[in-house]
Amino acid sequence: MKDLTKAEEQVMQIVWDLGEGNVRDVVAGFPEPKPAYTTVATVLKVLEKKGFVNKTPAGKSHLFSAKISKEDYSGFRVGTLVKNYFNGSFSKMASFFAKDNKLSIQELEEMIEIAKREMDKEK
Amino acid sequence: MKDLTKAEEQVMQIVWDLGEGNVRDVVAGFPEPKPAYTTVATVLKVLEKKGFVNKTPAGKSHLFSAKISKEDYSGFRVGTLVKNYFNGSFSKMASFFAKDNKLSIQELEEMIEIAKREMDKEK
DNA sequence: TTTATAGTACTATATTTGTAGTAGATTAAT
DNA sequence: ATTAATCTACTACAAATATAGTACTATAAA
Repeated sequence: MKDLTKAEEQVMQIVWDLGEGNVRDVVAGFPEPKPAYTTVATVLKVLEKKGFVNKTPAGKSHLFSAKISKEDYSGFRVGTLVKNYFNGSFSKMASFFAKDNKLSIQELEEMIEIAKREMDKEK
Repeated sequence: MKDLTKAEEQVMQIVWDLGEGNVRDVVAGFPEPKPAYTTVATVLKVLEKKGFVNKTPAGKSHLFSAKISKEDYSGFRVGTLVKNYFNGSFSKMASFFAKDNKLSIQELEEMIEIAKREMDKEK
């Protein structure tokens, strides 16, 4: 899977939120100052070539939708990060994050729940 | 904190490993095909300007060392990722990662340990 | 003290990314 | 069918990134 550049990532975030939409919709999804219509169109074309979005004809225009889900892409990103910065160990990352960012009790409880559930599954 | 480009990140990884070294040492840290000496020197200069490395005179050359630790940078990266892709929730990321990457029992146990320890601390 | 070696600064160039205009195509309303 | 509006394809250009050469400097050895 390819990496997204900053501009591409911003567009993808909007596409993921939208689910489906044309260029105009994506532009509308930007905060001010919104980029030019054609700029977004260009980025979408790149994303299509990279395999991140689908483009389907719809009336007089096209509809774009995510081909690679946000989940798949984030999984890829987390994986890379864990590999490059935490020696491939997710718990090392968790440990670090816990220390540094002061996770809430609730978050910690959730993590325990998640871990236990997974352990049961693996049995 | 600024983001690192790919080339910069590669150099930083080597600097983090080295602890301290001159340009030649950093070049040596690269796998084949090694980049040109001057290429590495240029990247190091950029990293110095970005505040990622220190440069101290040492004999006839300079020694470079990390100014921003690997831990700090990874924390920053994880934070961004959690914010942009998991709604700011680390447990959401953990949940996702657990599902997808089949963490080992050992990793899961470690996570539980970590979480419990942190919870005690917060009391 | 000349020469060889290693280092840095400055500069250069190719590639990638970011941004957007223009011209032509398509559709919808008159 | 003509016009107005919207859309896309193609092209262009500026900025950032990646890579490296050249010339000058400093040191160490002969």
